[in-house]
Amino acid sequence: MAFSLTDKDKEGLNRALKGKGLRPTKQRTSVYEVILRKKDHPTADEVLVRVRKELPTISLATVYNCLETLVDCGLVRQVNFDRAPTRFCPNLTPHAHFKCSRTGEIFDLPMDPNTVEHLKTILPKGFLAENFDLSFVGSTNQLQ
Amino acid sequence: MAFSLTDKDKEGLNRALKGKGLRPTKQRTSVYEVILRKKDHPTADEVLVRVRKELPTISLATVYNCLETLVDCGLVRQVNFDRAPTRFCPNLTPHAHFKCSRTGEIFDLPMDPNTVEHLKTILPKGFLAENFDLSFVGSTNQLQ
DNA sequence: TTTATAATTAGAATAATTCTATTTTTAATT
DNA sequence: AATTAAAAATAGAATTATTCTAATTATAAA
Repeated sequence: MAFSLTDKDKEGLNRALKGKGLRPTKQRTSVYEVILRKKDHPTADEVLVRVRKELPTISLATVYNCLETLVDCGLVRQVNFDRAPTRFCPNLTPHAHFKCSRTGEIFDLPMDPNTVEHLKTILPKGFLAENFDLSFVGSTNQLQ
Repeated sequence: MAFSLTDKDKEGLNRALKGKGLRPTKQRTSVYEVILRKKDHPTADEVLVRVRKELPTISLATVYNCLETLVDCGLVRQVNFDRAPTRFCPNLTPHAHFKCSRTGEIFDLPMDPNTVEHLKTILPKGFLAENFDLSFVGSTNQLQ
């Protein structure tokens, strides 16, 4: 339980933090660990609950700070559906999100490079996209 | 100034409201008029300011209520970029949104049916999308 | 080991939105 | 036209996710 980041992930985190002149604290490491361990798009509140199993005194403000840091480092992505609480996602490959309106569950939908390219064709001349966000809401039968 | 809905738009609004058993009040009409008049994705606050030129005593709660009603009737769409205040858009044709990170301006990007179809190919078996949302953040040179 | 800086913390503040309770309006019916 | 029941509008309080503030603690460099 204590510490489940692989050496590779731990090194990736430390390198990313160092690259921004930031320190690898136990809070940041633990938040990153939680996000990587269970790939279910938790909210900041849910991250707090999980991290407290490891660091019982960590505060919600720190969880927000750590998540923001991880997002700034490009290690974690934010997922927003309308005005529901922001969720966090460690999947850095190109993908969309699908929210089941029945269960609330959020799924990652991989996107191949071809589809990503096709998307960019809707950008007019002079529009340069830094990032995009594609999300679906609907229902699903299939257990994933 | 007084009343700028075309007969067609007015009729569309009244029909949509009637279809849901709702009344065509002057507040609803005025909010719809404001949304249609200037196609710039205003927030609820901005709608309030504009509607008050016509109905000086309308409250923010009513603006929220009216906007929600219009969204439920399918006459207006919500636009969210991360956790910024929700914006409202009367463009019902398939399109994406582009937010200029320099100016904050939001542009509609039309999507042809072909692109929409292509998007749906990323849905796995058993996933039925009721709607989707595609948004870009980036920068633009071009004056639109 | 000192020291400067960065990070964490608790709790207050903020801001968009929703809720509640009351008043007003609407439209159907007498 | 007057009555009435339901719907809508209103003011302001409540909610909630998030950010801010000020104080404490931890880190890493010198």
